[in-house]
Amino acid sequence: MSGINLGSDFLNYIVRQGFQPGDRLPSIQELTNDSHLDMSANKVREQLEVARTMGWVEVRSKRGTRVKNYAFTPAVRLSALYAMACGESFESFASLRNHVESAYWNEACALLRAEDLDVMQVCIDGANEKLDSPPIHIPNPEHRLFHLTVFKHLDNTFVLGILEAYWDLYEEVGINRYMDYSYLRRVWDYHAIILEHIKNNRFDDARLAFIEHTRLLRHEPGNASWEMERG
Amino acid sequence: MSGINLGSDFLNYIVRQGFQPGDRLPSIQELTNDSHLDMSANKVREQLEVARTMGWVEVRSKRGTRVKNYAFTPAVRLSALYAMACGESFESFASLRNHVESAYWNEACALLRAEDLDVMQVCIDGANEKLDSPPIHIPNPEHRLFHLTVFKHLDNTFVLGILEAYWDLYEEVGINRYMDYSYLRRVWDYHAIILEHIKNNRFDDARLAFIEHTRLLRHEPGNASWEMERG
DNA sequence: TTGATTGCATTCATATGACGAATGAGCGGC
DNA sequence: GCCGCTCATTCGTCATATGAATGCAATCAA
Repeated sequence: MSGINLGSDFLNYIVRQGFQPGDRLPSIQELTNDSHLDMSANKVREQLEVARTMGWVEVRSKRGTRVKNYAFTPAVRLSALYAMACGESFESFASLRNHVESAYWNEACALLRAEDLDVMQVCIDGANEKLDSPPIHIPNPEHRLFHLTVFKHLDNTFVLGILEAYWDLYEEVGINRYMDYSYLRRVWDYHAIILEHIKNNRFDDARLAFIEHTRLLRHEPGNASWEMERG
Repeated sequence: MSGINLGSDFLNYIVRQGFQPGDRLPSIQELTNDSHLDMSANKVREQLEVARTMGWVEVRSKRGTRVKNYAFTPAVRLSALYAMACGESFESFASLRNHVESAYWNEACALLRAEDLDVMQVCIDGANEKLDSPPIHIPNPEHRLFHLTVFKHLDNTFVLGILEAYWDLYEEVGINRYMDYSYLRRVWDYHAIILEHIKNNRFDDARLAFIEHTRLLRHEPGNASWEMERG
């Protein structure tokens, strides 16, 4: 078991030595020792940088390196972000996200508990509050939380990783596209409908409403004619 | 535009300088110059290692570094591979793949051309050949090509990246689970059904057959009672 | 005894220099 | 024109030095 070769002596070392999340790794200097990795500190740091970028270790200056819980998000986020910087469209990743949410929708809804629905209701109320009272704030945290809550209990690192990365990307590169008030108004009307369907155990209706509500994003909105602040 | 911060001076440099796939980057030594990155060769190499791991540059020893076409696959493959090495189940990634394929199924089928169907038919014929004549080879390349061909024209880097990464992972960690002959036999019978449906433009029937055929993988197979070689 | 301060070892961050090996371009002899 | 030599380039690797921040332990005073 764990005979997996990750193409990196450092990563293989972490796995084969059985380090667990929270464990502290030997110092870089110690890793160069031939009883550990037997390579120069230079090479160790190169591969350490990879592990840090992927979010698998936390290197705290002057305090050492700790293994983190595995997460899919950092790899997806960085790669997709680089893709956007290279000219790839945000919409192509949004498409993936829409399809993934749609595909997992019903089974995710089936796992929702009463307190999750409460959270979603709070998101809707908070968003309406922000949208109704000037100065208008964009209810971005509510938007993120609303959708991620639906899939909270899926217990699939990869699915959740993609969804989380989507919202990170959204804040980084996509947010400016959807600042149209009427768009936001309609989106949150849909959210209310979606939640209502879920509360009534009409998961499929909720899913259809979700799909409809993603179609709102297809149209590039006109510029908002009033001032707006991020919230 | 491209005001995206990638959290890496090196990556930001590539993007901001507008390097295109195929372009040669300055030598590491030159990058340390204050007219370029203005940092030590050590740091350059750390971040270069990240870019290489993500598959964005190709570092050929003694010949320099070239920018590659963007690809999502390397990031997904490495991160998921590390996840498996850390104990995450292959099935959780397989679930993502199944849902993604299912979600994009119909629109992908609609883009298929005659020559794509020919390729899929060749896969089926080749697989049957391998399965029917001893010594039995596992038609893994055919399996990969058959499924990837369906989504060939989707034109979505992220979707294709996940699907490709799935097959890389399958070969790396998942293949040993599905070496049961009767399983393979049934899978390829399904493939024939799927292709037939697609040829008749019954994409939804094809999709349902695909979903059924993924259910075959749920059961851990018994050991094959005869010798088998990978093909 | 207790608590605060000081001093030191650890450790990461960064920079620099050195050497080796392979590549490729330029040059000259045949 | 072809072959072989030389040499600058460039990556790969290692070693070392310096700085700065952290944590720990010893020290010292109340």
